[in-house]
Amino acid sequence: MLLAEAPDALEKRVKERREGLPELPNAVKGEVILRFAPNPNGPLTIGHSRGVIINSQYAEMYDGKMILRYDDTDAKIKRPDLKAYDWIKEDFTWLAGVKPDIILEASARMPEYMAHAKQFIADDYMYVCTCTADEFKQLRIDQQECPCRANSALKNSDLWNQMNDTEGGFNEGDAVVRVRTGMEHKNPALRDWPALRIQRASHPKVGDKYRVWPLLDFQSAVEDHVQKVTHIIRGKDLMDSTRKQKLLYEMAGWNYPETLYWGRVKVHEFGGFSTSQMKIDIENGDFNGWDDPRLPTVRALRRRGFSAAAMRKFWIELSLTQKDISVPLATLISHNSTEIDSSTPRLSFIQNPVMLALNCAGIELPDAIDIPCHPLEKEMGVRNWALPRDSELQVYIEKEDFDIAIASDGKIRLKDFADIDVSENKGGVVTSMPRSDERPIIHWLTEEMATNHTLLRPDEQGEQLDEIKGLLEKNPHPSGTIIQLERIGFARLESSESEPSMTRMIWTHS
RNA sequence: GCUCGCGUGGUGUAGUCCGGCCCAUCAUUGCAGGUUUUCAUCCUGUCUACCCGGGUUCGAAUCCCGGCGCGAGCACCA
Repeated sequence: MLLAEAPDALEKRVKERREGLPELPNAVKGEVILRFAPNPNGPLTIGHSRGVIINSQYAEMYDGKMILRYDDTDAKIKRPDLKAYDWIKEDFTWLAGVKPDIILEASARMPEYMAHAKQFIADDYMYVCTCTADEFKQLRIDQQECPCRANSALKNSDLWNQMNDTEGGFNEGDAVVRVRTGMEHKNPALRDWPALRIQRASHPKVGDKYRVWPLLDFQSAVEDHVQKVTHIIRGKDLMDSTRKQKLLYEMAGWNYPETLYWGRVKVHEFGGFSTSQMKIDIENGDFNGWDDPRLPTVRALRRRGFSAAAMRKFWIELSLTQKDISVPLATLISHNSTEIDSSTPRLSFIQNPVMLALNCAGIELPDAIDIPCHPLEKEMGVRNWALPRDSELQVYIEKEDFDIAIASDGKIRLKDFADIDVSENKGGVVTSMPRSDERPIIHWLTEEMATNHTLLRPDEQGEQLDEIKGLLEKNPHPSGTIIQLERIGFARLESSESEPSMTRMIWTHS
């Protein structure tokens, strides 16, 4: 009886809510090899961060290996930026929390690709085509074979040598190598797709060493096989790439990796994340650099005080689906708040300061007050504010709060300190240290604790970068510390490298 | 034009393979309230969804057919 019911019980369990990422198909623990293959034409964007995080998360789940591969085989249209190689490695490591297991540069792997190309041509899997792009486009539409297709493997090997030879008579655009997949495929994208072409632009890494360069589908197909990649996770725009590459794998007798896809992602506040476009905008002076807080780059987010842990939670929650999605930044912000709230020390920041001269003759004030650095995390200690011995206390409050005070009979409470009554002439009197009524509570600063600071904050549309001047509480936190400004929101302390004394904050979020 | 993929609340997401435990999960957002000497954190409540139309079935988010919508590929870019 019990045995008969057991299968039922098992099926129920399957229906329970899945936690985290879905299982990888045919994954064997310890044998999974994944790769993340960006074009090094700029630092990583939020879009790339999905690739880094999902892949590295799977690598962790299955005790697998993670390859970071620079797909730098186009020195002309998507010209590699030498600095980007380091930026990407840095961004990757920050996001994943670990370094990639293997780092590869396609440009450094050229001998491998060229050897395979040569062999595939000799095996008659690929042929040299001298049609123009337009001619072939028409042939593809008409499902007609081009004349070059009839050439023998021997002839093609000869043409291949000519393509690679400076004196060979072939120039950029004169000849490409195609994979002999067949012109009868009903999917036009698969018909004798191009694998390698001539490109004369000098490559930032290897100079003029090569004339012929592989295209993504070929380079990636060969490299994934050589590296024994078991799972490829890529955008669904690359679905036909998978199909193209599978045809080549079939000819070569190789096993194609398991492939999973994700859809397009947009973040409401940013729209898309085109590296090329950002590069242009930066060069035009529209932005101050790749880490401009308005940009959707990983370094900008990091500079703004977003944590890698929040980014990871964000992408894992979005999971791996083929839907095109558009997410509000609020989702990431929410993850970030929960992630950083308990570890961010509180500080007082006064925008539009108004100085109040408070008479405290009627009250016995202590020499100093201790304010918790964090309302819940007591082990973070206290902030010690000395109070002057005079009968007059000078404090700063925000103009906005001053107006509120005036509007409510001048009765207001300085947080963690005392009730005060203020008057329109900016004078006032300390009436009680303990809270005596329900009057509003505001943040404030003693004159002694105030230092000039600016808060760099992108406007709502992310177009302007506002520089808000104000008074920040003196504090011992080093540059890079993420803090919470009482009643305002999170920010990250930053000192400029050229002027260490010049400190400012970058706005994180409220 | 050909080919491919996707359609669950405002936004994401679970469930879809193997139809009933689904008057549909979880999170986030919005709204309402509570705790709090921050407009933070935390807690409670609440609104809103299976693209449409047929079919199969005792029963469909789930299977079948047709439509519609959105996205992508058909580059000598990645």
